[in-house]
Amino acid sequence: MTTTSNASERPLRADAARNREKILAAAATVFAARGLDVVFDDIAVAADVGVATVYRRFPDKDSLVWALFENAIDEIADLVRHANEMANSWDGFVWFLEEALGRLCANRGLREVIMGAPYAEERMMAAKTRLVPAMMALVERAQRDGFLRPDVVEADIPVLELMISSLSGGANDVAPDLWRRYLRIMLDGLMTERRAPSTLPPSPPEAVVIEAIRASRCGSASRTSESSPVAPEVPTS
Amino acid sequence: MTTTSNASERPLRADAARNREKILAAAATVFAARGLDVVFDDIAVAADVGVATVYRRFPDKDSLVWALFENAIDEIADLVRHANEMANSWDGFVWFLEEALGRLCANRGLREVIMGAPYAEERMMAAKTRLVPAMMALVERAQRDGFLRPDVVEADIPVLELMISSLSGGANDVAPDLWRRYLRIMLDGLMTERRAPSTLPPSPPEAVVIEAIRASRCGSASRTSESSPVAPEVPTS
DNA sequence: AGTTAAGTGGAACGACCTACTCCAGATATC
DNA sequence: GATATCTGGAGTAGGTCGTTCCACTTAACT
Repeated sequence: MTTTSNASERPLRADAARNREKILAAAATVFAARGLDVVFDDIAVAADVGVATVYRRFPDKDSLVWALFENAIDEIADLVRHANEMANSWDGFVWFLEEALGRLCANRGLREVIMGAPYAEERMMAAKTRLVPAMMALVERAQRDGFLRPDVVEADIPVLELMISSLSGGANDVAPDLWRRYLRIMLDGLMTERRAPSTLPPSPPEAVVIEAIRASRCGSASRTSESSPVAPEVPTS
Repeated sequence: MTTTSNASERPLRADAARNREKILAAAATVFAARGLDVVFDDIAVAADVGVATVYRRFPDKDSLVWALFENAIDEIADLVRHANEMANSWDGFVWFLEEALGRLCANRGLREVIMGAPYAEERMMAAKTRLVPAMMALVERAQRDGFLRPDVVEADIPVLELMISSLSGGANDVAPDLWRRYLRIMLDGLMTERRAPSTLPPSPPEAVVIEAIRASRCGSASRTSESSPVAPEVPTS
């Protein structure tokens, strides 16, 4: 799925290349489940290699993060582009938010890099600014067609994404689609007038769900199993 | 403002009582600005006493947190009660959210305890469940009057509060009212139909603001001044 | 098959950080 | 002025995290 060994630099021995992939896969899982603030040791045991191997392949977390999430922004850029090509501009707007949030909510690491975690910062930032024009187009098109309220600006979008994705992570395990409920509310607040009488998609949050969200919000009792299997990249439709 | 020495247990020497108050005041400031995850040492220097004094008065963080935020929930209960007594149920609903979020966004520590930080957990939890009926009444009244969409439940309220207050903390210094913008959007999505053509209150987020939110979201470059003066309790109208 | 360069694991190290205590000296109280 | 109370801040013990070192294994090439 991710970069096979870059042939331009040096051949990298067969087993080493294999290990590199194991590390990347393990890191993807661990990052997705627990965010970027995990120690190299955890990645090593998840990949079933020694720590030194991880360090040898990826001298710092920046390079590992970058190797994993280099394409993430471009994928989002593709989403925006595709959304801009949809016939109905509001449908495009909604579709983009659903797709982006699906990814962001399912992958805590992705959320953190995109929201500005201090890891591959400059590179991520650069990639992000490249995305702004397309986002502006998306917003303005929906506004021009009279769907999206005119007092919204492009800069609101990441903030909205940040807010909505902030409750996932804890709710992931117990109610992975909860974010859709609040996205629906936000969308109803974002459009110029209610068109159809929309209903909130996932069932209202149970007490358990709220509890899970809370528990995640602070490093309290989360030291049960370190091999929590989590959907790796694109689990939402 | 906060508990003067509890006369029922033991008189506590004059200087000791004075120090206790200094500690509470300092902790309030520090907690509000940097959340509950501060070391006792920081509170001690802010209070201008030794660490031992802090430990002597408050053996663990739970007792300090509880001493500071014991009334917080009751204050919120008062808000709900007052909101329920307002003539217009929708206005009451909106007023409550504004008041509650104003407090939550201005005080990071408050936000953390209420949202379930692992400190005075059981006690806070107990206090919170006592609040549920009034919240249900608030929601149901607004629904009965046809203002609030019927598919919202009481459990949605804390989630909404959590989401909206999640972006404050970083934005506090640079745009302390930004949350109002997104509350407006959420409210427009929560009501059954748009009544007046509402406009989003605070100006759209500048790049600086977004940057500040991001920076706060991860402990990166936040080691400048530890004496950041922050509004202590109830700064929003 | 043997030589060699590349790769490996995991113990070990040092630089933090954080919670908490100890006690000689200061201070209120009567 | 006697004494019980309180104080500060140095000191400790314990934990975490990033990183390296080196005796050993393994692939690659002849």
